[in-house]
Formats: sequence, C-alpha cells, structure tokens
Amino acid sequence: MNRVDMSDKMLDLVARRFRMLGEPYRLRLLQELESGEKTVGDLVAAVDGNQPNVSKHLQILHDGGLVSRRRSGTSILYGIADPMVFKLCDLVCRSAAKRSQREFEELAGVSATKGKR
Amino acid sequence: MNRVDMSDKMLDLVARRFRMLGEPYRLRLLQELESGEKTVGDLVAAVDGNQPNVSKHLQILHDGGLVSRRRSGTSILYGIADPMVFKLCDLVCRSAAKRSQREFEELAGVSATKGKR
DNA sequence: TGACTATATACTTTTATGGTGATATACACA
DNA sequence: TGTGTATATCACCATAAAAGTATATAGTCA
Repeated sequence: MNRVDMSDKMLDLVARRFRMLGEPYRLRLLQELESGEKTVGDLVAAVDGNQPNVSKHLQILHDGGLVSRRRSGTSILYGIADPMVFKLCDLVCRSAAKRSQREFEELAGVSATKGKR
Repeated sequence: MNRVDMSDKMLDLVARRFRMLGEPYRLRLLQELESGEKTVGDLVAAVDGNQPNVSKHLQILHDGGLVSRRRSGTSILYGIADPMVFKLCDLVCRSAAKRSQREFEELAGVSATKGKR
C-alpha cells in the first residue's frame, strides 16, 4: 500500500489526532495524568481551570481515545489510555530543540558562511 | 528535569507544532513532498488546489521548519526539511488503527462480556 | 531595461475552536 | 426516595484559522 494513496479520510483522521494534541491546555492535562489516574476535581485544581472547561477537554481526549475513564465512588477517574502521546511529544520536543539549535548557530554566525545572506 | 515542570512556553511550542500537522491539506502537501522536491506549481496541480492557498500552507510549514525552500530557475522548490514528520504520522496511524480494531472487536461482541452495557 | 512567469501577500468572508456561566444528569448515601 | 456532590452538557460570545479573490513582488530571460 502506497502512502501517496492514503485516502482523504485517513488524512482527516490523522489530522484530527494531531489537532487534538495541538492545544496547550490538553497537553497540560495529559501531563498531569502521566503520573497516574486523577479525578476531574483533581485536574481542575492542578491546572487552575474551571470545571466545565476541564470536562470539555477531557471529553475531547476521551473521544479521541487518548484517555480512559472509570468511576470510582462518587467521582470519575481519568487516565492515560494511549502512552503513545508521550512518545509523540518527545519526538516533537527533540525536533524543536534541534531546530532552535540550528537557528542559534546561524545567528551566532558559523564562520565559513558568515554573511552568506 | 521533570516533565511536569515543562514550562507553559514549551507546551505552547509543542502544541503549535502539533497544530501545524493538524490540517489535512498540509499533511497532503507533506505527503507529496515525501517523494522529492516539488515546485509550488507542481503541488498546486497535485493537490488540485489554488495557488495562494498552497503558498500559504507552504509558508506555514516553512516557518515551522518542516519544509525547505530553494530557488531553481524561475520557480521555487520545496522539500522535506525534517523527516520526523513521517515518523510522527506513522505513530499516529498505528495508534489510530489499533484503536479502530479495539472498537471493532467491542462491536463484534467479545463473547464473555456480551451485553455488558 | 521591459515583459513574462512563478510565487507571495493583503484583504474579506466563512467556519471551527475555545472559554465561560447556567443548568442538567448521574450517582452515592442517608 | 430525597439530598448532596461530582461531572457533563448547553448556549452564548470571542477569537483564530482556513478558503478564495485580487493584487503585489521578485526573478528570469529576451
């Protein structure tokens, strides 16, 4: 199967998943969950947000299959359902760091190509 | 350095990069570039879009450091600057596929838990 | 230098997304 | 069954992002 033939539907799906991660608030929630399951209340306190907003973002993450949800007593525990997200973040972080370094070196003026622009 | 301490600025940066990939049109362009450098015109033809829109998306990808740009004769050649994107896409595709399978199995009714909901 | 071609930008309209306050639901427990 | 608490949803507004049209720029080549 050729990647060029990846259907529009598939592209949409992949794009949707990326967009799910393209929101600092949601990354923050995932980060909080990395250390273990937490209730909505815990998360509201941790990220200093309001409850409806946290619930909404959790809902989005849950729809996307990134977090799990289960009841425990009177509250709901959310957890990481797909640890892949952290691998993704690591990749992105590394690549971003590499890029920053490259830019820095250019600014600092690698002697041989100084003034090339 | 603890990941929980990842600064808001860093989260923003990472989120921005994910958002950059959260657009089917841009994924499509990257896909086209995977097989080698292409001019804007080539890409316009390939994705059946209009030129300003393609240029705009290429600009975004270039700003984000995902594609390279160089002049060749009268046109501009774009290429993949950071092959990491394909690794990311593969990860996402795999995870999405895994999830679909899980959902399918649930629908098909794993006998032991049939009718649990 | 002047005309032509390829690409970029500006501007406008439309659509998607996020935040917030009010309210509904769902469950535990008396 | 009634009450209280935790979470989800609704409805609205504000903002951001994408598409599309018209126009500008920049570079090539005669």
